[in-house]
Amino acid sequence: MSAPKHTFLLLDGNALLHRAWHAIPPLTTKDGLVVNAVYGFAMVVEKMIERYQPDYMAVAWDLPGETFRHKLYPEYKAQREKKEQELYDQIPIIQKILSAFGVPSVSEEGFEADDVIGTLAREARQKKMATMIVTGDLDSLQLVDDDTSVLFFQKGISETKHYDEAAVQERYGLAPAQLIDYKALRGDPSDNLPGIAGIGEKTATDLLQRYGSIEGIYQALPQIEEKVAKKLRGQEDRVEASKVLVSIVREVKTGFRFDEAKRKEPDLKRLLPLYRDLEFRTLLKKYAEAKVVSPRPQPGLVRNNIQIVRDADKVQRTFSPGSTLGVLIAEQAPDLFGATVAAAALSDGKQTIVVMNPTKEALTRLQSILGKASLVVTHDLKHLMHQLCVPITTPAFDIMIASYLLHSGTRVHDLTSAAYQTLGQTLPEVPTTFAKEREYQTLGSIAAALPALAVKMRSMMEAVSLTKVFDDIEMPLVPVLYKMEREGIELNGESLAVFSLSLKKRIDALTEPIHQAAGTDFNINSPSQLAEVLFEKMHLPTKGIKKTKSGFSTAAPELEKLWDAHAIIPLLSEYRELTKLQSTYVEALPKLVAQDGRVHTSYNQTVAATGRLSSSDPNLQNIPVKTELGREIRRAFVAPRGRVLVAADYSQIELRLAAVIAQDKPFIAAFREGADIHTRTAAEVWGVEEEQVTKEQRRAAKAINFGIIYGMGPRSLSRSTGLTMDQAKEFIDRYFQIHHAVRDYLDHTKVLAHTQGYVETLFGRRRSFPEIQSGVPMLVAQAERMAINMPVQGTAADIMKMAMLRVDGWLAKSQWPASMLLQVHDELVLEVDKDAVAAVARGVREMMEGVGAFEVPLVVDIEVGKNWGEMEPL
DNA sequence: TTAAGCTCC
DNA sequence: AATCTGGAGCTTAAT
Repeated sequence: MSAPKHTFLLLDGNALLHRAWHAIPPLTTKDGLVVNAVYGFAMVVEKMIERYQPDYMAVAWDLPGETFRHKLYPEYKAQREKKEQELYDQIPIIQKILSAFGVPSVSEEGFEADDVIGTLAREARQKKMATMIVTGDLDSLQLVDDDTSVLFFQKGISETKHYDEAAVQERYGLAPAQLIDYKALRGDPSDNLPGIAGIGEKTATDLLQRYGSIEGIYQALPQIEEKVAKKLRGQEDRVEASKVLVSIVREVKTGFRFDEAKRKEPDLKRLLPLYRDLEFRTLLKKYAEAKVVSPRPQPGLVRNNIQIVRDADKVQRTFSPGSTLGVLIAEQAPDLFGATVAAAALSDGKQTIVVMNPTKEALTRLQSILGKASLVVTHDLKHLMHQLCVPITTPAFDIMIASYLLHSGTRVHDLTSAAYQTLGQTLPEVPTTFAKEREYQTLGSIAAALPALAVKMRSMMEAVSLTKVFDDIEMPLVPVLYKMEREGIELNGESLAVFSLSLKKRIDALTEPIHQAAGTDFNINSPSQLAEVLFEKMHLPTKGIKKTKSGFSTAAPELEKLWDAHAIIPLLSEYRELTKLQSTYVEALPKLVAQDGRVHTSYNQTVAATGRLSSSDPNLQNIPVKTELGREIRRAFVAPRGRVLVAADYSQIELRLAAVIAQDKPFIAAFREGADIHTRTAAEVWGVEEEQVTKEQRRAAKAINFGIIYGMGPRSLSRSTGLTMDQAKEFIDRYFQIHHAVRDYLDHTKVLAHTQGYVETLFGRRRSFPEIQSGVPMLVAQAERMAINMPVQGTAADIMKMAMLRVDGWLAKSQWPASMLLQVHDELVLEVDKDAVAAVARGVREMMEGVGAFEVPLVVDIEVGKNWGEMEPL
């Protein structure tokens, strides 16, 4: 093996500038200088240096004025509107910061940043360096080769995608070099470049896949079907001209010297005053803490002892029972036949075996090897179970889940990020195409890193007391969720089809009078068109109507304010309800019914910042229930013949936990006595008997009780209750006189969030709030509300997860013919043999209510039915 | 891809 | 001067 290559990080200044400008809200300094793009850019630079520790680094810039491309084609980029001056004013500041980092800015008159990048990347390649281009647009993908890759900021300034040759191939179906021809054929609206009329993405890709290049296409013209050939004929010259425009120049004379771009420590004497003047508190803080010099991450990968084999024999001989095994199963990018298992890698950290294209039998053998391990380390264990079609009950360490517990606020828990955050080491991305030996090697090297990664993550969890949540809640839950996903729930597609017809009829019947009343045919589904019709054409009153970015809002609560202003409003409201049901549920759900007649949702364990699960594809946690029509959809979720659905839900669990967490005596007493909590609250606050509480009073009490959980203020309380501001204020005052412990909780939690930077549930699950230090009042206030909510919502989530473990264990032990199907935050839905209902209901209630002992009882209500829409109390 | 809207707890 | 209730996922229009 040759020595590790030097790495060269090459940033596209203008592309990143625009990204930062759009991603960061318009921050200004005290003096009114707009510095959002500077801030975003500085964050990117810091992150890139930390993350990739490049040996060389430079930033390429556009220069104002015309480039050679304008001389060839005066329309080039003519469409582009001139951006605000504030944006361009930020460039020199950014360059100052870069200079303090010791990173040179490079640009050349008459050329774009891309050309400079193309040139420097070529020079780096000649010097046997590995270049990574960091950019916010995809034009530079044509430069990708085995020494050059592109890191693309997909969204904002945090989500990136790394493009190497394989990734380009996967995204476009073409090699990087073919992208030039692709763009020449297809055109590029953002450059105001037309391309060939009638040839879009699809045709261009198809032609290039068949014939390789534009030249090849024209040579093969006679064989191309006439429909397409017609469009190409006679356009040769134009295409050639376009090709010149879209080709990045790689021979610019820049006078750039690599020795000036060698990475050095930032010059803090220059950098910190800049940050201070720009008021970048967060970035400053990083340097304020006397930072221990972090060890430089290992360049390259340890590649020893990776063996690539074709069957599972070798695996069995290599790993003795009782070892810790890192496991990764990679899938080939999905083709017509769906995703297929392309390779399986196992490693104990020393020896690594990669099985190419494992057969079903090989996977079965891997599964038995895993069963004998003392610890299985992987990333996304539930997915691994789906790949192996079996629940894994061996002690396991799921890196995705560990990452989630350590950083519950982000949704990014892929292996690469987790490894970077814990080890400061860049792990390659898991390959998705397996063309060469290299990809198998890569997979093996990642699997080999897993055991050590798990050790490190465990010690990080220990340091913040998260191991209990990890070992006793999250990890044991994985096989339970796997089983629920696999079980699925039966859907009666026919009943939905019938419902669909009646919905369609009614929607059609509403469309006409709506258009009639509007005096024009417009798309009712378009909020912008609807707003125009209502407020500009029909001149409905706009007083008190909320605004959106583009104009007046047409959301349901806003329309309600106009209820009596015009007869069109009730029609619209009904139209909205029906089309929502039709498109989101009635049409979508039947398409997701699997071979077995059931829908199989996915439960995501690493998304919700509070610790809740989420459900997707389809989301079965938001099936309608409130309105009668919506309930019709629930009725389509059925139990098979001889079985019934049993729904068990925790009554008022969040309020009960709020009472416990705040140690609020009146609330605790109320729950102990089994009182109706909202009626009790109303009676207390207005000083009347519970029997005398009116519906309105109870509604207001309910609103404030929930408002507490959400961190609501007096204004929104008065709005949601219909009370005047004064009434609302008085109401809140009296509420807090009685429930002073709740007020103390709110204050205390805010303080905790500020001082510790995090809050936690009763069981130790954490959520951090870095933004609370930001000093931006709106962000701080929002973080405070989240901090108030998290312990309550999160503890409820902890309890529900523990309940699921208990129910699962009890069902397994008791052998009742029942299975858990769904979880909807405070509700579990099971499918049970008819004659076992009473026993199962009793057991489930006992398991759920007995999760823990608090000052208030946990109460579970149980309902039973043939379908989910018509459940009756047991 | 984003914004607006709606569904659930 | 105007905002100011937590946590999710999915569909449509529009860019």
